[in-house]
Amino acid sequence: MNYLITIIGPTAIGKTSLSIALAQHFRCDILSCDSRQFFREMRIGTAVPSEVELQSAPHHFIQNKSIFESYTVGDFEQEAIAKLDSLFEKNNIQIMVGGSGLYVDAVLKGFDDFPEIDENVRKQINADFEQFGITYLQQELKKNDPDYYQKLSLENPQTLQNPQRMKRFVEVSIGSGKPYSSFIGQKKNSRNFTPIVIGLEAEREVMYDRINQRVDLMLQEGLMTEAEQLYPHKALNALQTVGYRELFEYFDGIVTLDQAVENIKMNTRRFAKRQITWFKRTENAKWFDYQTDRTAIIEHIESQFIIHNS
RNA sequence: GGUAUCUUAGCUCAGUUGGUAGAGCAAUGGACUGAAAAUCCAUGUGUCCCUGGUUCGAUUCCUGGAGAUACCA
Repeated sequence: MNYLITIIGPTAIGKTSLSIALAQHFRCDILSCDSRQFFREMRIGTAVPSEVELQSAPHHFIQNKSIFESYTVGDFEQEAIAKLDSLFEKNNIQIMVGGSGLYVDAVLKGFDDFPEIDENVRKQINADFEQFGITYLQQELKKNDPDYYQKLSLENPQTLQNPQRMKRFVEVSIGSGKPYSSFIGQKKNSRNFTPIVIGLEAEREVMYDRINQRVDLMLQEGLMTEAEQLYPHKALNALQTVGYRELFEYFDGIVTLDQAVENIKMNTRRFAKRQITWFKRTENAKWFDYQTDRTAIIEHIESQFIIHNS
């Protein structure tokens, strides 16, 4: 039986140090599941583990991509599963840490297969959206995937207002010639491991203190310089990221530096809140206070091994 | 010390010709299957500074007090 110890929780709560402690204890590797730490150009603003931390345990999917590559959750799912397969050959216990809920789900649950969509389809949809607005997307979905449109308007009408989600539905439906919803629930995902999910949590106030401190630390470490170097590429998808966008606004002269820093803290808080909302739904997660002694967490993990082995 | 103005949501402020109040931001809750650190949706009870008075009724008018700001000494 293979086990994937999965550590989840909001940003700045201490996932990295817990993952390293566990990796040392179980003598295994760490698979990062963080949609921004992939990018080697973004080191300070994404709080990648330090040199010392990286040397304390083998890490994967950290700084292994460039912001100039296009990289999606689907790509990550495939690469992560392939990596896990080879890691499990050495050790049946492995660790995944991450703050990106969608990416965690991709590994634990898997996504359905969608066909490749021609880039021009997306471009055209974007252009039409710019011109005609959200109603264009709603009409296209209604036309190309009436079932899904109906389902959304009954169960999830807010999604009909969400351009990014709607563009995806429309892009798949038009690009493949089949409704988006026809691809949902097709694949029977099987994983060759049992997840043991550990969540880290803290009081809101404590969390926000830690976030503020981390942002100040990033600035001390040279976030400004890093953002300055990336500024010419600010339109890239990877740079639609808390900590960079706000500084780009400062470089553009839209806000003062103080305002930009406050905005980073505020947007990080909001990000953390969204992470909590997502992770609340994670199945079979065991939640611990961020200060919980590691031995207690290790005990819990080992008790899970026993349950699943009997 | 004197005079004037101000004190309402976490913050900045509006408002009630006397019938216990509402904007922006913040905050909170939620959605989310290839842009996800993205994107989107929803949510406004607060001793209207305190005290006494007038009134059927005061956050609103009047007395006294406290605090803030400005000016004059």
